[in-house]
Amino acid sequence: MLSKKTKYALHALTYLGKHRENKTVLIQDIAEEHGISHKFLENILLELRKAGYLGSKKGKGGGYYLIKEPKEIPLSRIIRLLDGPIALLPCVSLNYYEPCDECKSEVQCGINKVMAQVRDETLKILENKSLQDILDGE
Amino acid sequence: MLSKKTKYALHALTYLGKHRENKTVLIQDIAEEHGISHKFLENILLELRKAGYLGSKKGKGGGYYLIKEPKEIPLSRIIRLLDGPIALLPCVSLNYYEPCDECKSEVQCGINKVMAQVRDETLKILENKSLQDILDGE
DNA sequence: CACAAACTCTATAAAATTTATAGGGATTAT
DNA sequence: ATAATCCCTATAAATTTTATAGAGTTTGTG
Repeated sequence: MLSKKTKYALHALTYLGKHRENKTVLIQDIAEEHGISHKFLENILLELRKAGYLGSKKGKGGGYYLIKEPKEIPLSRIIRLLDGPIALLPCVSLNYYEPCDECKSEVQCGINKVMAQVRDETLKILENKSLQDILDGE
Repeated sequence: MLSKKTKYALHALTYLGKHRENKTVLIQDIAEEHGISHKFLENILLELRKAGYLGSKKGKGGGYYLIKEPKEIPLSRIIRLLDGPIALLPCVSLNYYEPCDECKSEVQCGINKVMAQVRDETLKILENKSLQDILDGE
């Protein structure tokens, strides 16, 4: 399951995607719309900005706005950014690899092999769905 | 990512799958083979037995054994049993459904729709991989 | 029959992670 | 100058995961 952080990020991105004509959107507005804690959401938007998805403007009249095309924001990226690995095991993660303690040898581990396949197929799904697909469904 | 519980369950099932000729296998043996805590593994094997994957024999000479064909044990089932939902959001979970607090209406939520698709496609993957596939890779 | 080996079951503790809050700083429009 | 707004880091609270403990129960064996 996705963490609330990621779920909130998706809601925020969706909201921003729906308000691209406005110059900026307040954290407050997104938080209120979805009943999310302002401060918690603030941290999430900050991460999205640092990762290059959002732009922001400080001071009075400031706020956030989307700086990427919705179709250029695949679910895989958002999930990785906020939740970490997409792979089901650390030993098959492309971006967050770590060996598994209880495995003597990865090369002869059937679990490792199957999970690498699962990762590849899962990635295909998540790379092919973007914020645009979410917006299309609203 | 899978919890350690699920990961250990997969290791245990694999071990049991590789020792089907023996009548029973000791918890201890599996725990030692993978450096897992005996007591933690015990709880896991108990769950697997209650769910109908394993049989057990008490007393001296007892232990656990696989009572299903490895190809009849899809990853989806093991993951659901020990980790819970496969869906990325509670609002699209088939087996553990719960509404999302921050969603006003599921029918007009683009996230919900996309995640339902992701769930369907992910399920296809996990239902098609079984313990047999793991055993084949060992 | 006594005993030891093994699983059964439930409760609880420890650790880790996620979720949420807090508050002072920096910037900007008016 | 002031108020609105994002920036940043730290910490607290809640939840979940991981691990441990210990008293049952069953069974093979001498």
